[in-house]
Amino acid sequence: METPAPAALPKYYVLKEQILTLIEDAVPGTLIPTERALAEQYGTSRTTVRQAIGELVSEGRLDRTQGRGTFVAPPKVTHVRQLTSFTDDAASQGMTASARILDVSEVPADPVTARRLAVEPGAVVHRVERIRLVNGEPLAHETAFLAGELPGLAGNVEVRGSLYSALREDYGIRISEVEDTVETKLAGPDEVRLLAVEMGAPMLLVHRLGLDPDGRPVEWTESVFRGDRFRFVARMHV
Amino acid sequence: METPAPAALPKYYVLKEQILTLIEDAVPGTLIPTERALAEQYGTSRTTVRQAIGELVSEGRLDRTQGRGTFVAPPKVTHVRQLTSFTDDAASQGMTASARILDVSEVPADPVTARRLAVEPGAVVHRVERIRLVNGEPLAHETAFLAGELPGLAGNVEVRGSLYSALREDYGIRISEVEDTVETKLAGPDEVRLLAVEMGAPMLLVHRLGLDPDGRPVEWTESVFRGDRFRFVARMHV
DNA sequence: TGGATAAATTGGTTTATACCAATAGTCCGA
DNA sequence: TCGGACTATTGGTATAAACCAATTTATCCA
Repeated sequence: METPAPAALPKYYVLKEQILTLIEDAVPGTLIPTERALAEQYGTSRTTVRQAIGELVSEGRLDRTQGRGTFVAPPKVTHVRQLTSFTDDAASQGMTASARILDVSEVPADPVTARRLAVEPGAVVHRVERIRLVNGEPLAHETAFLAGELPGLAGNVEVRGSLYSALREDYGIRISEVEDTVETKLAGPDEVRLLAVEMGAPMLLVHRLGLDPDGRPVEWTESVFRGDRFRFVARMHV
Repeated sequence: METPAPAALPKYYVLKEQILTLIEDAVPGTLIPTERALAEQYGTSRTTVRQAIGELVSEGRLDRTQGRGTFVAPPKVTHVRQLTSFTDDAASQGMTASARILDVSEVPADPVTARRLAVEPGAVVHRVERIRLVNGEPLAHETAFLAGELPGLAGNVEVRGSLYSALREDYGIRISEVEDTVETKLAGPDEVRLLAVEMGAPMLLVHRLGLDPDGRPVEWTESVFRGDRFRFVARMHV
């Protein structure tokens, strides 16, 4: 043998790029061939087809539903954080943002939360758990912990529609500095249930610590965003 | 049947959590049993074991090498961006940051780069492609495009060891505002080759636009970070 | 005509198997 | 003693097959 090392790209990866060329000009929502059809068409096994499609789903290029089929996905949503709120952001891009409240309660702070909020472990803090939606589609699962006295928080968040609005308008709490941490995470059963993503899909895990003008920690929030639909933007002065 | 719906968690997910309990107290570098051994031990197939291990590798909990075995991975590196440079950041955490320069050249700007840097398409811009390393381990693949006259850039970047230092010290260019965009991406052949990650591993794709004090775009950079080793931190005033 | 039921379709999970490729260890010969 | 070939081990890729689960479509009956 004279030329023994050709390319060695995995077969599923080649197939993935072939499927990409099939869908790059298709309108979102278009149905693609079934896995069994693609396997036969490209002379491969369904396992390999599923691996290729699986990555395209993770990258937000395809959506699939058991019993229905696999479809071309809409493009990513861009979200600009900073001054603007989640709601204003979406509006500026011609989309409607909303939130579904799962829980508003008072709980004893676990050690991690207590340290972040600078309260004693076990001290009572407010807990706000929500699903954030854009155009009716679930985009993130968010759990916020808040220190301090906030009577009637549940009702106020409900009325204002925004946690930040309620803090500012109803309690005079202003957040002037935030620290965001972003890392990757894979979807587990919770995300599958709440955000309609697939097991193992890449997610963006965001932690936010909000400080008031005096530098006191006020808000500690953990958010899990769909990695296939979301883009995180931070603008800052050096 | 009275209770037909028990739990329905995928078998590989249950196994994944079992493996997690095995390794959570182990020192980094510890060798875990072989895939074939785990399959027999837990009464499942090697395919299922590989699916479980694959996610743990994606999450940065395990490292594996063909022919050697699978090992407990070291914890994530935290990186604070903003005022501090990549180099200073690492130093503050007791680690050593370095960069391997792959290419410093002048190229005609492609349409996207030209628009970001506000130059005409095809205008010559500087291109700096590097691998960023922490403690000798590759962490990110970064390609920066710079507008303007920068004679001797290659040598200066080499000497300074930092692109930002060279811009500031050698050309008097200061970046006073940046916009970072963070999203997820799956590792392709390039990342596998340059960053020693697995095909399909989740990565953080970061785009940075740097502006000088007059608001003129100076730097346009695309970075691909290992999602299993990296955490992105942004601190900002509202 | 409307609605319940059955069948077909399509993606989801798991197993078993075979072979490839990289590594580490062993053994043998110069 | 060193160097290289061989072998065993371990992860990497791919196939075929079977069965489950959600959805859609077709069918049949009241």
